[in-house]
Amino acid sequence: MKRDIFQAIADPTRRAIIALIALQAMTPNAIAEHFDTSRQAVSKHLRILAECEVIKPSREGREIYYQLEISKMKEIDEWLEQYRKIWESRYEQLDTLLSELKQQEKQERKI
Amino acid sequence: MKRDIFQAIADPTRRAIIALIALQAMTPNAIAEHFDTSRQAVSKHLRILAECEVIKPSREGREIYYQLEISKMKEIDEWLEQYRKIWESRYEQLDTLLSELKQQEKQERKI
DNA sequence: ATTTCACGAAACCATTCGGTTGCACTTGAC
DNA sequence: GTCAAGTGCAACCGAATGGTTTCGTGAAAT
Repeated sequence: MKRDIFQAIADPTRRAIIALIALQAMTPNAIAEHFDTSRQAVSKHLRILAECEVIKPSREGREIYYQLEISKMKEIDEWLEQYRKIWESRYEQLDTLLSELKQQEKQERKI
Repeated sequence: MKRDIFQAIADPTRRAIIALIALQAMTPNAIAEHFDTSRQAVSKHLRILAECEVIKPSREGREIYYQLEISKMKEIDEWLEQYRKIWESRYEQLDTLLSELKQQEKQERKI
């Protein structure tokens, strides 16, 4: 029942929806036109995304515009941060290794 | 059947496994000790992670060490990039808005 | 007031998921 | 060679997932 942002982005259709409304809010019908599934199926995805607060609905007459809550994306970014640190330090290690190899080459050339 | 990195990180146990072996490779048994599920359940998660190439096994005698393939994490980072651009530009817009409001305040004070 | 449109909710279905138990295989120890 | 340790795999199970179809509701249009 309890869903989080990671489950929200696990489904490719939901990622596509996120990408679609990233720049401008859209109604369920407009969104559904971009997929070959039913409007109701899209509606389900929207509900899940809204539950996770990745998107936010705003009513306008009889239409509902869904807008991306970009701050939720930052949560993923924050989670990634710990691994970013690792791969950056790996790069440094690689740099060190490369310069060591260069140094070694020089030494060998001298022989 | 076809799984991607986003499905791999959707499960909390798998995220915990990733965090666990991020700094040093570990064997399935050692990993399983950190969870209250069976070794086989962990083994299943490892298989999924390996399928997605998030982790890489390396045999040592009769033990298998699983190591995080940190480059796979970058894929998520690359996907996030498009949204990072958006939230950064939103900040700029917010800055603009704030300075406009300040300007407006000044105008009103004059009246 | 009646009809139409935009949408959500419910019921149902096939598939997948995450877990367990039991078994098979390979490797190191005796 | 025999035994134990470390591991993967298959079968099974209940719950969740993603989809469809049908129905209900509120707002706009007629």
